[in-house]
Amino acid sequence: MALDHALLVSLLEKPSSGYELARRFDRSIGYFWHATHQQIYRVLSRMEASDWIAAEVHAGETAPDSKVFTVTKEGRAELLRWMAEPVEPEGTRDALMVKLRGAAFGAPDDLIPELEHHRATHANRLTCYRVIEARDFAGQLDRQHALQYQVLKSGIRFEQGWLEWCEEALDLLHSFKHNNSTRTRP
Amino acid sequence: MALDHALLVSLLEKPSSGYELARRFDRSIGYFWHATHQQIYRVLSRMEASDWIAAEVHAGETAPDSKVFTVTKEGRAELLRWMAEPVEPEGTRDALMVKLRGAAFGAPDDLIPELEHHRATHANRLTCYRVIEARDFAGQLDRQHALQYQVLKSGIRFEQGWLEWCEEALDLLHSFKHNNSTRTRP
DNA sequence: CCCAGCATGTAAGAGGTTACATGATTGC
DNA sequence: GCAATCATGTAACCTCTTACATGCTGGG
Repeated sequence: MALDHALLVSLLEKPSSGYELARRFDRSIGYFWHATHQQIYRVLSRMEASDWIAAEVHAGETAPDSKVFTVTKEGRAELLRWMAEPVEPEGTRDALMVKLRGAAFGAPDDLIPELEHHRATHANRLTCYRVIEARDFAGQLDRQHALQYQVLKSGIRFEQGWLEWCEEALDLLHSFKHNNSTRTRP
Repeated sequence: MALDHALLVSLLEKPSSGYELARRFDRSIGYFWHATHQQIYRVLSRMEASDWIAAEVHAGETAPDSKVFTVTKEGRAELLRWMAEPVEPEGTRDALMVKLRGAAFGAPDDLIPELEHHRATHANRLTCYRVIEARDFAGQLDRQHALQYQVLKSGIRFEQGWLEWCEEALDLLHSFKHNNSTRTRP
C-alpha cells in the first residue's frame, strides 16, 4: 500500500498528470520510488474514486488532453494516517545474489558480463544523482528540500555501495580464472 | 521467477525440508533472500511437480514427518539456464523514503521513533552478519564459500550504509526541533 | 509520409501477503 | 494441562509485470 502514498507525496510536491509522474519516477527521482505507468494509472483512478485526489482536465492546447491531479484534504489526511503507522525495514531480495551463490554450481566466468553490466548501471545512476545533487541541493535548503536531499543521499550512498561491491565481486570472479585450484584466498 | 532459483541454490548447498528453508531464510541467510514459509511451500510443490527437485520423506523419529528435498539433474539444468539470462538491477522501493519526503507535509518529529526503530533493526542485522562472518568465513575459503562470503559482504555493506544514513536522517529531524525557522542548513 | 514521443488506458497472469487450519512434541 | 515450537499446508486477496490498444503531434 505504499505506491498510493508515494504518489500522494509526489502530487503534494507538484500537481501532475499520470504521464508526468511516470516520467519523473522513471528518470530523475528513481532514487525515491520506482513504478511503471500502468501501475500509476491504476492507482490514480483508485485514489480519484476515493476522493484522495481531484483531476483537472487540461484540454489540448498543443498536446493531447491531460488530467492534472491535486491532493484533496482527504488525501492529505490519509497520508498523515499512513505515516503514523510503523513499517518494518525491508528484507533482501536480489536476483544477482542468487546468481552469485549459484555460480558455485556452474561456470562463474559467465557472471562477469552480468556484473559488469550492473556496475555500469550503478555508475550511471550515481552520476545522475550527483548531477541532481549539484543542481537542486546546493546551498541553503528549506525543510522540504532538506528532506528530499536526505532521500537522495540514500540513493547516492547505495549506488556507491553497489559500485564498490561490484568491483569486489569482479575481482573475486577474475581470481577464479587464473587460479584453477579449489582453494583461493579471501 | 527468482524465488524458485533461490530455493534451488539453497537446496544444492544443502538438501532441506520446507520448514528448514523457511527458518534459514528468516534467520541466518536473510542477507541472501527473504521469503515466508507459505511462499516456500507453494514453490516447492510446483518445483516437485516439474521434477526440478525430489522429496525423500523422513518419517517421524522424534519430530513429525518432514520431506527433505534434493535438486535433480533437471533442476540443476534449469538453474544454469536461468543464470545465463541477464537480469536488470532493481529500482528503489522503500516506504521509509516516502515517509521522509512526506514529513514535509506533516509533523517531522513523528518520524523520529520510526527512524530509531530502523536504526536498531539494521544494527541488529549488522551484528548478526558480523557473527556469521567471524564464524563461517575466517581463513582460507573454497570457491563456494568465497562466493557465499561475497554475498554476505553485500549484506554487511548495506546494513552499514543504512546505519549511517539513519544517523544522518535523525540528525536532520532533530535539527528541525530546535530550529523553528523554515530555513535550515544542509 | 513515417517514426518517435506524448498521453491515456485495459487485461491476463505471475508473484507476494495475510489469515486460517492441523497435528505432534517438548518444556514449565 | 498449557504454551511454544516443529512441520505441513490451503484460500483469499492484493500487487506487480507484461503485453496489448488507441490516438494525437512534431520533426526529418
